[in-house]
Amino acid sequence: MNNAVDVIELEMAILVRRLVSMTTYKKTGNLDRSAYLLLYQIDSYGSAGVKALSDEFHLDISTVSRQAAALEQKGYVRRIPDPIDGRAYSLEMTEAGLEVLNENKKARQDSIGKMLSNWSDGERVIFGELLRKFNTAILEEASE
Amino acid sequence: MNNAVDVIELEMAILVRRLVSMTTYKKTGNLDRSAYLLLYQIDSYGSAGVKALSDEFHLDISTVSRQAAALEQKGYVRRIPDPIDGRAYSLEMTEAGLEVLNENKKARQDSIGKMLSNWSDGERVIFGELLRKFNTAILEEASE
DNA sequence: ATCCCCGCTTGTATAATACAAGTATATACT
DNA sequence: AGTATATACTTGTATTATACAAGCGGGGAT
Repeated sequence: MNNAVDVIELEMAILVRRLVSMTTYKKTGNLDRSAYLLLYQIDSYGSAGVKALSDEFHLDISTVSRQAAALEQKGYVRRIPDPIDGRAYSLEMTEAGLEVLNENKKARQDSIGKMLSNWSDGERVIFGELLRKFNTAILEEASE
Repeated sequence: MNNAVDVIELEMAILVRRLVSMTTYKKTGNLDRSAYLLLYQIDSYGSAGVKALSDEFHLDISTVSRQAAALEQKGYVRRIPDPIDGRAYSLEMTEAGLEVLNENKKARQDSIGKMLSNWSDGERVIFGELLRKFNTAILEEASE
């Protein structure tokens, strides 16, 4: 029982190092990790402001602000001023953004698909579920 | 089938962001991610030189060199010159290093244990196994 | 003895992050 | 209405972890 936690602890530490290395340096596609997630989020849940995104991601507002500026500069999102609140605006996906997101998604999926090519379907499904559950657990723990 | 890969791909992206954030900034214990893994490795597999460690971790030698220097400076490892090869040395754990490693390990395990407190034993075991398998898969893919 | 290889360090660059200070707008309290 | 506080965002600065490139010095092979 405790043993399983020990394994998870170690493997998580290893995983982070490898994933960071993979996604930051020898990156798949041309979007960095954060840009990718930002676009993913906007695509999945619709336009949002910097504040909402930083809350969602548990990142500092300043970090998201810069990421958003970078995305805008590349033409992947556009800024829509909030009609009610003069301070706020929301980030809306552009056509180019959607395109680049989908390309990247595909590249990443292919890459993972290759790694898991000799896994059984059952293993993949369970691994996906447990990963999702773990991510949820992290969120809950962090917000306590 | 493909769907499971999609889920894994997304959850991995989310996981990295959260883990990086957790382990880099609001870090558990007083060892950073890399120092922790370095000590873990030396503890588990015995003394090793910078080259061997960087190979093992798929990190640049320069990165490990700096990490090793930092660990030495803190007194967690000591340098033993290789008696045969004048260029090389190996990093050996000190008492202080072992102590700090164990403290950190415990803190991390507690933290993960808390997150997984409402998981079943079976889930934990399987998750650990699949994580390990995934880490292996990454390694194999990377070295092709 | 020379030339190249290898282990390691150091210099420099980059990415992703945090924290702190600043700007401008919005809201709340007299 | 006027002022004080809170909020959304930007910008400046620092830190951490990484890579790549250049260099130093010892090894080994011809």
